[in-house]
Amino acid sequence: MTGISESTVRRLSHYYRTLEEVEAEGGRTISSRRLAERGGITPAQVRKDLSAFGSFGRRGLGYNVGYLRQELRAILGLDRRWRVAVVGAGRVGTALSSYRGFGRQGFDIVAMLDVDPRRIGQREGAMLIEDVARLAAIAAERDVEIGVVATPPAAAQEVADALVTAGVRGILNFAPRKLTVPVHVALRTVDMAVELESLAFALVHARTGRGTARRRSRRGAASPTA
Amino acid sequence: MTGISESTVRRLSHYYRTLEEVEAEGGRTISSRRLAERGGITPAQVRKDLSAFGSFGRRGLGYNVGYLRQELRAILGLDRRWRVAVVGAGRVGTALSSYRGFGRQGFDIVAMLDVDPRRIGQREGAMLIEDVARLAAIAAERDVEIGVVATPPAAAQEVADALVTAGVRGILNFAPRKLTVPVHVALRTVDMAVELESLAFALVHARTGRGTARRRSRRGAASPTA
DNA sequence: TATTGTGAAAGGGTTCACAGCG
DNA sequence: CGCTGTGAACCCTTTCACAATA
Repeated sequence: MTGISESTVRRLSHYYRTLEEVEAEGGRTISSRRLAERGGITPAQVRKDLSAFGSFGRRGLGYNVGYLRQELRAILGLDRRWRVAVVGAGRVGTALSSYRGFGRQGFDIVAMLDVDPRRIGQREGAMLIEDVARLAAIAAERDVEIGVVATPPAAAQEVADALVTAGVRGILNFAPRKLTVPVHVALRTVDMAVELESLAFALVHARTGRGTARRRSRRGAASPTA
Repeated sequence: MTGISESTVRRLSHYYRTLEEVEAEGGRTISSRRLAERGGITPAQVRKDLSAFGSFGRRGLGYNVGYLRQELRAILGLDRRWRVAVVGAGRVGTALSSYRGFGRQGFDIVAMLDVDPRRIGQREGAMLIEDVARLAAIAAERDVEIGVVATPPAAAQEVADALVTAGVRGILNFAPRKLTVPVHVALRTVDMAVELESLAFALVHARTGRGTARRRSRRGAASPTA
C-alpha cells in the first residue's frame, strides 16, 4: 500500500462522495464504469485506484455500495474526528468556521486565533477568538492535529512554523504563497490566485475556432477538467 | 507553444508572485535557482517551464526581473481585465465578493446572482444581488466571460449548464462536486472536501517513526507539498 | 454475459547533463 | 566561469487488454 499518488487520493474523495449519493438513492451495487461517470475518469482508473487498497468488488457484479463506502471512509481517515485550529479570523477563517461541511466530514474546529487585539476576545459563532501568541499552549492542551493558515501571505510562513512547533501534523494553507514545512508535516494549499490565473491562462490560450481535436472525446462533447 | 501542462501553468503563477516580491525588494536579476527556491521546484524545472514560451534569460546572468514579470503577466492573461459573474450569494460567494485580491489580479465581479427571493434585491458590499433566472440576459448585456459556481452541490451542475448556455468561457467551481462542461469551456475546481480528505489520508497513512527515506531530500529536512 | 483485477504498454512530466553563450 | 536552454533518460501515471470469475 505504498506509493499512493496524490491524484489517486483526490479521486478516492470523489468516489466516496458518489457512493454517498448512490447509497442515499438506495443503490446496492455500482460498477467501475458508473463510479467513473462524473469527472472524466475511466473505469480502468477507478479499478486501479481501488485495487491499490484491496479487492473490494465482485467480478461480473461490481462493488457493493455500502461496503465500498465504509472501506473508503476508513482509507480516507474519516472514521474518526480531527481537531483543527484556525489561524486568522479574517474572511477565510470565519467563512470556514461557519462552514457546515467541515464538521460533517469529521473536522472539529477547537480554536480560532488572530493577532489583532480588536478581534481577540470577540466571538465568531460559538468560537472565542484567542491570541495567536497562545498558539503553542492552546494546541497542546486541546490536542490540535491540523492547523489552518488563513492569514495574509506575509504572515503565512511564520504561522506555519509556529503550527509545526506546536506539534500539528497537517496544515491546510489558504494564503497565496508556497509554504515550507518539515517532511513529516502534511501540507495542502488552496490558492485562489493560482486558480484564477490558470483560468485566465486557459481563456487566453484557448484554441479558437473548430481547431485541433482534443484527446479522445468522451461521450458527447462534454469533458471535465480539474 | 502547444501542450502546456496544467502543472506548468500553476508554477508560472508562483514564479509570477515571486517576481512581484523580488521586484518590490528592488532585485534586478534572478537565477532559475533562486526562482525555484520556494516550493520544492528544481532549477531545471523552472527553465523548462519558461522555455516553453520563449528565451527570457541570459546565459551566465539569469533573468531580468521586471522583464520576466511582464512576460509572465501577458502569458497568464493578467494584462487585461476579466468580467466575472458569481452565482450563489452564500458564504463563499460573499467572501469572494469582498476578496480584494480578486480585483487586484484583474478580475471584476460584474454580477452576483442567487435563487433565494429573500436574498435577491439585497446588497452585498457594492453589489446588488440579482435573480439567477436573469442570468442569460445579464451575462449577455454585461459581457460576462467567467462564472463562479458558489452554490450547494445539488444545484452546481444546473448552474454550470446555465453559465455555459449564457456563453461564459471559463468556470471556477467551489461546489464539492465534479462538473461536466463542453470542451471549449475551461473549468477549475476548488473543493474543500477533497483537500480535507486528502489531508486526513496523509495523516492516517503517515510513515511513523524514522521509516522509509523520501525521495531526494532537498536541502535540510524541509520539503513542500501541494 | 458482465465486470473486476492486473500485468504490460503507452503516455506525460520531471530530472539529468551538457552544449551554448554571455 | 556562471547560468540558461534543451535533447535524452528516467520515472510515474494512465490506459489497454485480457484472464479470472460471479
